Amino acid sequence: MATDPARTLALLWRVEPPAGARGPRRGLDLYDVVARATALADAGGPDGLAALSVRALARELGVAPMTLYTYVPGREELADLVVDAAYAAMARRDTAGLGWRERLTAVAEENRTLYRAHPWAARVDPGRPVLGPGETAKYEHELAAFDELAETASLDDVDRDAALTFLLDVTRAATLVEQQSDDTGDAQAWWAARAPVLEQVLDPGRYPRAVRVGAAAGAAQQSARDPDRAWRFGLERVLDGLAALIR
Amino acid sequence: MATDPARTLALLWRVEPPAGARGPRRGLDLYDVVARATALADAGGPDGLAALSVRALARELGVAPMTLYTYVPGREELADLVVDAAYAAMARRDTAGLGWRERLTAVAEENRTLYRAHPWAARVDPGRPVLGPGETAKYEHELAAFDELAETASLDDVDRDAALTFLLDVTRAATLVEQQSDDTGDAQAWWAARAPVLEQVLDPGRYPRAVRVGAAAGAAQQSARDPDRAWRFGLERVLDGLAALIR
DNA sequence: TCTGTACGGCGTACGTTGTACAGCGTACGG
DNA sequence: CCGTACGCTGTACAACGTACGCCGTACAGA
Repeated sequence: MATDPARTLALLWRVEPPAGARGPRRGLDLYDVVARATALADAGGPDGLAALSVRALARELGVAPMTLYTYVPGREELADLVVDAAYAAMARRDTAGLGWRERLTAVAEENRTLYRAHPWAARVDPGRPVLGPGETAKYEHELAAFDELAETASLDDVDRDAALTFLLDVTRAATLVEQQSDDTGDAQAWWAARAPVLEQVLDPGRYPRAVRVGAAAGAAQQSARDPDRAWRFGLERVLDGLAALIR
Repeated sequence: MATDPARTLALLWRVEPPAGARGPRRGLDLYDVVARATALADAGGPDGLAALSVRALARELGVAPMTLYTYVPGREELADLVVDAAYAAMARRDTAGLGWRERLTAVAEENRTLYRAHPWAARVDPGRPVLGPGETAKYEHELAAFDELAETASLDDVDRDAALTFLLDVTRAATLVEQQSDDTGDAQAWWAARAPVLEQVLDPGRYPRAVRVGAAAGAAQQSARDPDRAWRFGLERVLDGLAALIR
């Protein structure tokens, strides 16, 4: 406990300690550890990162659980490394020359690609920045998409950050909703199990909009026809909202 | 494990079983249990609900841990009850007669009030609906705020739901960022602990935007002058984005 | 009034988690 | 050649959720 933040940062940025390597050589590579941890998290679905355990990772790597503590201060820092590695590995399109709408759309879609590759990434706490090289490179790249817009709309730096956060928040939220349906498996069965009680209790006179809209939204979500309509809706709204800044 | 969803729903809606009350009378009231659980979660800060344990709640209530399992199927269902109770307890402004911008703003602010009263509420998994009376009443009330806009902008039911989700997502995301600074306590100290490594590693030549914008956003966030600028930015963008639907 | 039984309460126990600590062996600096 | 720093790990502890089975209560039916 009481882990030194500087130690975690040094780990993220792979800043080696003075290296008076005295004892036996290390048997594992930190990159391998993180890669295996990522694979384990991926196998665990949307909650894979939360479910990632030190013991399971150690088993996977063929070492004793406590061995991992010579590579990483603790479970939380391990998770940070996994997250930052995923950010670092993101493909970043070169959208130079395109209009700002296309650039922002590309940023949003890069994030959706990330969430498809690593479903747990949509569940990482957005309030706790990792400040690693991956997150920094991601941030830098994504801010660049705002360059043109920020000038014509005269967004200052604080608003640039807010606008990016805005775009990413909507993207993550849309992903979370989609994951629910994947995750639920058979949506039909999910509703069927709840229908008897809901019918008894959801009075359409008392909750007219909730019943009507909820049914429509539920049906749309489980129809294969239009799986990401809510996502496109959100993205268009975001772009329109930002466009309104340009007069 | 393998808890019956119907049982959970019945619990949420307080649908009593046939009531052939045979054994001794119950010593606790489910409302009390939920109220105490809420208090415990509130005391635990933003992660209070995740940190709420059956054992701690039992201690608080003066019963053995296993006793709680006669009231509630398990920890997860307890959390659902706490969440739904919080939704049920929200104050809902009557905004009849106001314009849609005011109505949507009121909805957003009601949610921010919720998050201030119960910081853990912002961490509730948005992908897993609770379907209790509190959530339903909240949903009904919030959909009503879209009535006027949905007609003039001709939003169908699916888009109504998407628009509400959109508004709430941005609200929650803004809250999460704010909680970080509260939670961090002394932001000055937080950065000070990380500055030495970051200075060594954050090359402004390599990450020009990230360094500049990150510094600006960080400074703005910790300045008391403008604590929720990002929030107002997001809200305005949401409203503008929806306004663009009206031609 | 007596008795069978359904049910509330809970003591014990198991499997899981993160990780503190102390010991062991290795390989390099002096 | 030896001291020492360091990689590795076995054991242990404190939490967690909860399955199981016992105990005692209080009502239903006789």
